[in-house]
Amino acid sequence: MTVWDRPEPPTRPVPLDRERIVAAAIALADEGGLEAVSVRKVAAHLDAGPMRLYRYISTKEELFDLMVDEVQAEILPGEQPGDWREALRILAQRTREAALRHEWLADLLGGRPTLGPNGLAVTEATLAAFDGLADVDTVMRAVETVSAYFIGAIRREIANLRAERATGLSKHDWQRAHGPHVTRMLATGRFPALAKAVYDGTDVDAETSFATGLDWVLNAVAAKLTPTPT
Amino acid sequence: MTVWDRPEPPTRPVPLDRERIVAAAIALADEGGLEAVSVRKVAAHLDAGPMRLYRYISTKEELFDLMVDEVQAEILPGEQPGDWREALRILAQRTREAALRHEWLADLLGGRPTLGPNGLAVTEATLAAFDGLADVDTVMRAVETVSAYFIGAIRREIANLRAERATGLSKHDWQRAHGPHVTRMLATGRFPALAKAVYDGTDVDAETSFATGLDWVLNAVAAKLTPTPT
DNA sequence: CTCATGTCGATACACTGTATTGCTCGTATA
DNA sequence: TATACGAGCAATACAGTGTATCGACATGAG
Repeated sequence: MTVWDRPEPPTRPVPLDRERIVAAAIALADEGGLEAVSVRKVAAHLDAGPMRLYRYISTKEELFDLMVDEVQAEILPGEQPGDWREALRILAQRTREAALRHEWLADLLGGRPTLGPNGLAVTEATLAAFDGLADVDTVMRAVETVSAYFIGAIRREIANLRAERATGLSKHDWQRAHGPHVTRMLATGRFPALAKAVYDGTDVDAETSFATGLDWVLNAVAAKLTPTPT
Repeated sequence: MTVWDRPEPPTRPVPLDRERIVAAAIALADEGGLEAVSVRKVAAHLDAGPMRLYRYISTKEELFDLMVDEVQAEILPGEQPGDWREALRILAQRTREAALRHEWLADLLGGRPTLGPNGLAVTEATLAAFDGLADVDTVMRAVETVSAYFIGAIRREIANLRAERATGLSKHDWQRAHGPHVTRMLATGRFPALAKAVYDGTDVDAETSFATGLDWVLNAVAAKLTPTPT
C-alpha cells in the first residue's frame, strides 16, 4: 500500500465563526441586494455545507440582524465632538453613507430593534451627545425624533435611487424617468399641487435634501433643549 | 342518458380583477404578515389557479405596490382643514393608524416610490396643504421632512410592537421584555447614557411619543414657512 | 484502545415565484 | 349551421428557498 494508493486524509472543514459568515453575507448583499443572500450561497462562499451555518445562527433573520450590527460599527465615529448638534449630524450622515455603501441597509433600517453591541453603542453615542442638556425624557424624544427622520429619509433616498436605476439610469428627469404613467396622471389635472412641484421645483441633489431636512429637525430639537425663557 | 348521469357543465372560473386580488392579499397579510402572502395562497382564496394572477400583475412586487396603494386610500382624509399644521398632523396620524391596522404596511412604507393613484392623491393632499405658504422648493423640503419623520417613526413603533409581542406580551418592561441580554449589556457599564435612559426614563405610550416628535417637526417646518422677519 | 460527544454533510420536505405548454371554450366568420 | 380562431386558463415544470432530521465520523477523554 504505497502513498499513491492511499487517498489523502479528509480535509478538515475550514474554520468558521460568525464574523466570517456575516462578512460573506454582506459581500453577497452588497452586490445583488438582500435577496441575493441565501443560506446556501453564503455557505458556498465559505466552502461549507448550508446546515453548518445553523450552528452560528438559528434563523436567517438573525443573520440579517448580525449584518446590520456589523454595519453599525462603520457608523460609530471615533471621537465625539462636544457640540451635540454636530454629533447628531455626524451620526446621521454616517448612517446615510453606510446605507449608500450597503444599499440593503435601507431595507432593514428601522425594521427591528437594534440590540447588538454596535447597535447599542450607536444608541449610547446618540444619547451621550445630549448628556446634561435636558432631562432624560426630553432626550429620549429628541433621539427618537432625529433617528425617525433620518431613517425615513434614507429609505426614501435609496428607494428613489433604485427606481431611477430601474428606469434606465435617467438622471433627474422625474417625469420621463418614471415613464409616461406619471406624466399622464399629472396631465389629468387632478394633482395640481403635485404637477406644480414637479414642473416648477428645482432639482436638488439627495445629499442637500437630506442635510436640509436634518437641519430643520435639529432646529426643532434645539428649541426644546433650551426652551425660550419667558 | 338522464340528467343524473350527466355531470354538471364545468363551472366557469370565478371572475377576477385586481381589486379582488388585492383584497385577498391584504386579508392574508393582515393576519400573518407579508410573508403569509404567496401567489398560491392568494389564488387559492379566490378559487383560482396561481398562474391566473399573472394576467393582472406581472410580478409579486407589483402586488405589494397595489396593496400599498389600496391602503393609501384609507389615509386620504375627506375634507382638508384650512390649517396646514392640522392637515399635516391628520395625514401623519392616519398613516400611523393605517399601519396599526395593517402592520405589514410598516415593512413597505418608504420602500418604493408610491406612484399609484391613491399614493399620488396622498402626495397631492400633502402638497396642497402648503399651497401659497411658501415657494415650491421650501414646500418640497417640508413635505419630505415631515413624511421622512413619520415613516421612520411608524417603522420603529411597529418594530417595537412586534418585539414586545415576540417576547411574550410583556407590556412596557423594556429590560425584562428583551430578556437578559440587554440587562447584561447595561450592567457592563459600557452604556451609561443608555442605562440611565432605560432606568430613569418615563414610559410613554407610542401614540404620544409619535405625536410629540411630529409636533417638533411641524414646529421646525413652521419656522421655515414664516421666516422671522429681521 | 475504546467509548462518548459534539459537529458536520447528506438527505428530505414543504414551499416559493414564475416560464412554458397545450387545452378549452366563447365568439366571429363563412 | 359549421368552422376557424384566439384569448384565457390550468397543468406542469423548474430552479431555488429555509430549515428539520439523521447517520457517520473525527476528536478528545478515560
